[in-house]
Amino acid sequence: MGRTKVTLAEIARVAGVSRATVSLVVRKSPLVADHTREKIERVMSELDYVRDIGAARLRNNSSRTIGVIVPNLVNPFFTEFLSGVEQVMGEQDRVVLLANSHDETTRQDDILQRFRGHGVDGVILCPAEGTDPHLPERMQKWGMPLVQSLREISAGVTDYAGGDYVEAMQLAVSHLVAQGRRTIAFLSVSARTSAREERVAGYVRALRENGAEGVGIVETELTWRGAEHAAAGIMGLPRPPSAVVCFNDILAAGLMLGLRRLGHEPGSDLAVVGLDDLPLAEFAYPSLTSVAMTPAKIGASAARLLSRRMQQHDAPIERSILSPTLIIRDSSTGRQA
Amino acid sequence: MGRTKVTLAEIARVAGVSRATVSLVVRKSPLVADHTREKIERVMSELDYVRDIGAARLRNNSSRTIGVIVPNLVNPFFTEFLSGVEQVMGEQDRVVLLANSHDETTRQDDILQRFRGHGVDGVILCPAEGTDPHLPERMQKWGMPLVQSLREISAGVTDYAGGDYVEAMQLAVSHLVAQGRRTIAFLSVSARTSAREERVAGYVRALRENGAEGVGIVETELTWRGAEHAAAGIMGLPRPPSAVVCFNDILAAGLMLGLRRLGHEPGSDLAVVGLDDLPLAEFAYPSLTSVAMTPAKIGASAARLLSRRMQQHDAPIERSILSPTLIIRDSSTGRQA
DNA sequence: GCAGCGTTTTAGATCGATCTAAATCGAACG
DNA sequence: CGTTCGATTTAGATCGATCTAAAACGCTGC
Repeated sequence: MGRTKVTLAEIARVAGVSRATVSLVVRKSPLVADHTREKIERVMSELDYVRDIGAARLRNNSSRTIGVIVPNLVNPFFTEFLSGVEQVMGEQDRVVLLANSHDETTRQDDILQRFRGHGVDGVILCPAEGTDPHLPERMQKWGMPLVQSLREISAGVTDYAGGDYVEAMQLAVSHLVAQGRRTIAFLSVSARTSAREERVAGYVRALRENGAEGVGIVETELTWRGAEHAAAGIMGLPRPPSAVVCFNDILAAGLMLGLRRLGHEPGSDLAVVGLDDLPLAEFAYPSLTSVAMTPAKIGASAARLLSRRMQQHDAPIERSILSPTLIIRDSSTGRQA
Repeated sequence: MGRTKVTLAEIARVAGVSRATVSLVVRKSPLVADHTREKIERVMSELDYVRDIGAARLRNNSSRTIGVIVPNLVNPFFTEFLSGVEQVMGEQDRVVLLANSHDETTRQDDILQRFRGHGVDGVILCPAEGTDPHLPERMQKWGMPLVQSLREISAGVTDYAGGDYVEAMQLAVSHLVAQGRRTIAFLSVSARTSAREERVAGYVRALRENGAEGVGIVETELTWRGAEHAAAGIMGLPRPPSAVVCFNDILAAGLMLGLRRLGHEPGSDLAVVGLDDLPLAEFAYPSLTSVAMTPAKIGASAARLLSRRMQQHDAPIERSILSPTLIIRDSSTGRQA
């Protein structure tokens, strides 16, 4: 049954060498002679040895584990983001500890303490709404490398990976204007995050640069249902829009449903554009014009920024901002599937 | 800057007691006198002590960490499942290590080795297609508690948490028959997993019990696009169906899009029913009749089964099968939004 | 004042891998 | 043959918390 665990010492005993030598083999040091290495490797695989990473970390302070905190797991944007992080970290033989803050700062603090206790080598954080602006400094005192991603609690203090939502707004608005739609509303979320500020700023600027007219910003919570209900708010604006840009595809899809329920035909009566280009954009009805932000690539960048910082603790601060691409579908052109 | 780490010994020194006593306080043992406990707790919070869980595990063999392996993170079913797992484990002050096998057994083996190295206390596994049937035994030898969920590589060997898809098929088919649709096809996935077998068995049985006629099973890969293309296969069946039950909502949504592109109106020309009742069901067009499987609850059950087994290593094997509920929307009734 | 007993506290070994500093080995050289 | 040098290997301490077994403490009662 549960026979005693196979340890370094056990391998050393069987192979007739010292623990130190086995340890060198485990860590792929070039110091060991080829024939001893081979013998040791043979013994290791025979006995099914698995190195105890916790014990290793206790001594050398590297757990080969990083933590990722996202505010929401149900949003496909974050899962694609995660798979990008996982991809890169997996290649470096690191393990990802995943946690969900539910956008609550208390939960987020809790998770960070647990990560600390587990000795993670670094953290990728998409900060919860209302996160203390001094959190990055605090984490620096803990000696815990940090990369912010997708949202930023204070700019320029840590590495950051995100997408260029200002440019995304520019693409969306100029496309709409090209379609002859000059009165444009923005369906936003109510949560005050940098992600929201960036898009609002992009919206305002894109209106100006394209000679379009902003007819209002409607806010809702970030759910399909919230967006559905917001359709009434959009149609009730003092000056009715001919197009709506949405905070993301989830809101856009919900909005389109709400519009149809009110008897308006999205795509022809009113153009709708989303941001992010999640898979659902193609399968919404009508198919949704959206600006692709490549979340998996953003996740991969975040991961690369973090491993760079873990290697070189005092590297200069870096920002990775990925450029978006406009994907035109039916919701902005009036064609129907 | 990076001042030396605060350890048990440090606390003990400042509080003027031994490390052992501090350790007792950390572990909330009732053996310590109230006034010493209070003093120690004060010192701990003053110095911002964080217990090193890795070091603790090295000695007492409990990492308060569990691993979860899912074949796919982009499928919302799994993310809801995960949030159920996380919920329950969070309440027990455990941390979840998440990994994605991409439905590849080599990757899955890799992950399990890493989990082993990290000393996880147990694993919740949704086995990848083609997993070695002896994996559970192997893990038992490692002394690693295992709960299978959603898919099962071999029945009755470990605890299992899932949904009752046989019953789900029964609900779907009897509803369709009640709508006067007696010729029913099944849009399935090609991957040979227990999840697929269960649904096929349920389909066959439900046809029989409801006096419906099975006109064929069409297989596709589990993607939106795969399902879209499968629409042609469905319409090309020798005996054309009046209704289609789908492996899950993702296939159902893709199928509806494919049908529309072929000029058929899902809901009226052809009824479509999904399984799982993901959020997208309500927002698909037309809104999708589906059978709710409550993935978050399944995840929570899996977590509870695992913590039970971690506590009592030789507890009798248990299965938790949650009952589904039919949610009727437009795709099976012909009404339109 | 001391034995007896329950309550608190503690010294020291321990978990498994890694680090440091030093030992060992062989071949080459003068 | 004794040195020296580079290439390998190793003994022993160490990381931080927990366990075991035993000591110290504080009462009570005689």
